Amino acid sequence: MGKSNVSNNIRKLRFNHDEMTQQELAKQVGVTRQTIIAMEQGKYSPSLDLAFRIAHIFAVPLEEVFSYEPED
Amino acid sequence: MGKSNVSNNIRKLRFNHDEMTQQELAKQVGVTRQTIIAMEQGKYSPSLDLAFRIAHIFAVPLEEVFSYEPED
DNA sequence: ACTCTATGTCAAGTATTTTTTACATCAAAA
DNA sequence: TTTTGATGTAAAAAATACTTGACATAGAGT
Repeated sequence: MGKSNVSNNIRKLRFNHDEMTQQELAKQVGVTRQTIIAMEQGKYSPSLDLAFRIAHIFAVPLEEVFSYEPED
Repeated sequence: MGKSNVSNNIRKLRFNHDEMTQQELAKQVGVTRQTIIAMEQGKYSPSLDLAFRIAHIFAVPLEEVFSYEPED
């Protein structure tokens, strides 16, 4: 329920990486395509583990994929 | 089941922050003490959201609290 | 000895993330 | 026009993160 203060640029990063498809990204990080879709749409924020795996695939620091906006 | 490739120095950071207690940290990041205990013991890796909140409290980048070790 | 405070354990419940399966749409290509 | 690949939607089930509450221990202070 709580809207998460975390956003991401997975979609941008995909396109910047040779237009990698959702399917392909999903496979590389070991989740299903649904999970990628949901994340790109901000439906929920992933586990830290998954977040790290994604950053690793794109070869960038985690904070370049996900950004956090504190409440106050 | 899935061992997570993520470790953390929450405990160290707590002590470096005026020996902040588990209770106090829990309160500040909005979870229960159980959650802090479990994380310190590596029982599971937190949500990205919570990870960011913890880093924010300690005023350090996320990757200074949590570190990731790729599989291969 | 008694009382606090901080840490830890265990178990059962709730919430959120992730999977599975199935179907819809659109653009590109054959 | 038919097929194919990429994206999207939906909904139930499975897995994992997180809560609640109760009790155990050890150390510091009174």
